[in-house]
Amino acid sequence: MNNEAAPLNFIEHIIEEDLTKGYKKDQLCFRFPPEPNGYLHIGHASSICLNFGLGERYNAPVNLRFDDTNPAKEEQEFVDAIKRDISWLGYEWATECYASDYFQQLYDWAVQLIKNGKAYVDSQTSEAIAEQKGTPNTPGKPSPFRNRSVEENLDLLEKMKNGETKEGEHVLRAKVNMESPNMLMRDPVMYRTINKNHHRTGTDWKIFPMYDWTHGESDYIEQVSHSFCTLEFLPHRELYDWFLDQVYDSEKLRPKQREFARRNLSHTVVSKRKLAQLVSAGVVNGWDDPRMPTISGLRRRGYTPDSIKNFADSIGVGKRENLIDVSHLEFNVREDLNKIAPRIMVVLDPVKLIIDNYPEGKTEMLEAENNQEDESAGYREVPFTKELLIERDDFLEEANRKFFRLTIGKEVRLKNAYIIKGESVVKDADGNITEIHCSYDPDSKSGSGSEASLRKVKGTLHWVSAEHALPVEVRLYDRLFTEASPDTNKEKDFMEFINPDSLQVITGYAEPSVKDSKIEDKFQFQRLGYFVVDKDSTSQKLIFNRTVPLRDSWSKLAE
RNA sequence: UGGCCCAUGGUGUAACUGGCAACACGUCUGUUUUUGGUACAGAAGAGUCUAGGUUCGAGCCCUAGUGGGCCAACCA
Repeated sequence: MNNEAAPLNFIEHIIEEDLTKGYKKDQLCFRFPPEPNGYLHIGHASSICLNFGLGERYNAPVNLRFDDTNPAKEEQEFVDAIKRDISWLGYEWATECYASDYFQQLYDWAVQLIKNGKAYVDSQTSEAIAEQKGTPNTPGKPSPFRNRSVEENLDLLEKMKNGETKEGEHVLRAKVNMESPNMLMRDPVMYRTINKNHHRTGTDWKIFPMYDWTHGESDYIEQVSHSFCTLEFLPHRELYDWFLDQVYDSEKLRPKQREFARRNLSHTVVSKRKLAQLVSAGVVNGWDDPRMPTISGLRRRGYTPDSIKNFADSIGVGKRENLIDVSHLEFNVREDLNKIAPRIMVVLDPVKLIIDNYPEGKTEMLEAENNQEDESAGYREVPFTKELLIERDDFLEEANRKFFRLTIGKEVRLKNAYIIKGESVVKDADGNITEIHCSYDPDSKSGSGSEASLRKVKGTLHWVSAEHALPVEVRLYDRLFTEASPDTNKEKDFMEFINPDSLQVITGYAEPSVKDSKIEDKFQFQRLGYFVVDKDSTSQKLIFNRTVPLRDSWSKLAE
């Protein structure tokens, strides 16, 4: 009925196995837990698709939980952006949660830990604590404060909480094992004092819980069954379980953490910290710059939610290091846009084409199909006149037989219009072509059904009437980095690999039908690529971002 | 000098409890086409890091080696 034999990924195998070992299907619960300290990127999109995809597959709730335990880095702006991005992708979270909602519960549990002799206040400097922690190769040493009395610990924690102590003066540490081979188990810090305004709790709390103390307990509070995170948290699992042991009530569901490899995309960086660096250094114009691999950047670039979700599904999840080529992402946008984007004609690098035997002053309105992949897309009209604009590289005075475009003496089709034959060129003093003259076959009108119109010619060009052309700004984007993996070079910083030509702004000449386009409208500029109307557009000037060029087997031949 | 994780065509993933390695992207050929796009048909490309072991039989299990990654923030 439901099992389509679609291969399961290892995460799904884990769930299926748990289902056969006692977990009930209605106990399944997942979560996506971003820290609101930056915008979501394509890597998060994979995680979102994984977690929300599981929610859909198992009909289980998926919570959106903001891991907001560090007021020094987090802001409401990011909370809003994250919610916007997830919604745009088309997912609905079951409950909007905040780790900060659990501060009191966490505090109460911390008190309990102290009473059980499982936590203590350390009053050393962070340097001293780091020193005693040892290294991966050498065991740590116990803090001199490790055996403070329960009363003193309770009293100090209370003072920390009330803001009666200074930042950095004391921390609360779990009493685990200073000799553990796992550094995270060497009495990890649970609370530190931060005198900053928190975006939700304001100044109510002076102490803030650390990630490890917060995450698993939050999962437990929400009764999340499976807590999926990236591989770098694998060593945290032991601590996750240890903390859970301290508060776990066997009547309740016990969450489990499992890890998958983060997805790396070629020619970009997938790290909030590095993306923030690109923003603050002014390399890009904000988190939603169309060159950014952020969800909002991809959106502005013209990607669709489906294209991103299909991408995430198709690359799957694994546990090994990976570098996914951007061509994979690009395939997914093209596939989606091909089905839905109306086609229009826009000339990006114009040269004038004059039809010598076409009547002066005449304007014909020709019918053009909006999308041959979608009959319901209908038709539009485009004006045709004696003077047109075509792409410079669609003409060559003389060319070999592999060149399917306009040359002197050869015929080509003008898309949706007539068959023309190259006659002559006019050049300026420097030898640049300023005008191409041609003749047209009046009987060859597209769609007329005449014998002449059915004639096969070697190529078809897009064009626009010079008189009617609408000048538009076109932003041609290219990959942000010249290296496939800019941030894994041992010698050089990733900032050294920034592609200086990642953005080229030009003026294009569009057919007049686009005039009333709205922001985020997507088009295929025929024979060129997919473009989207940018939010910087005004009623005076349309601005298009190039999402991705069409696949181009000619450029390889031409090389 | 430690602990843990990982290792399948160029890239990313599959291969249920061991039974002659599959899918997608990319690449290359053709066909169709008023987009050198799309669609369709087809091809090449790995014998599963290495060496042992268990087994009638191993990509799947075991051991060792090699290679890569992670771990010493009062970040998440």
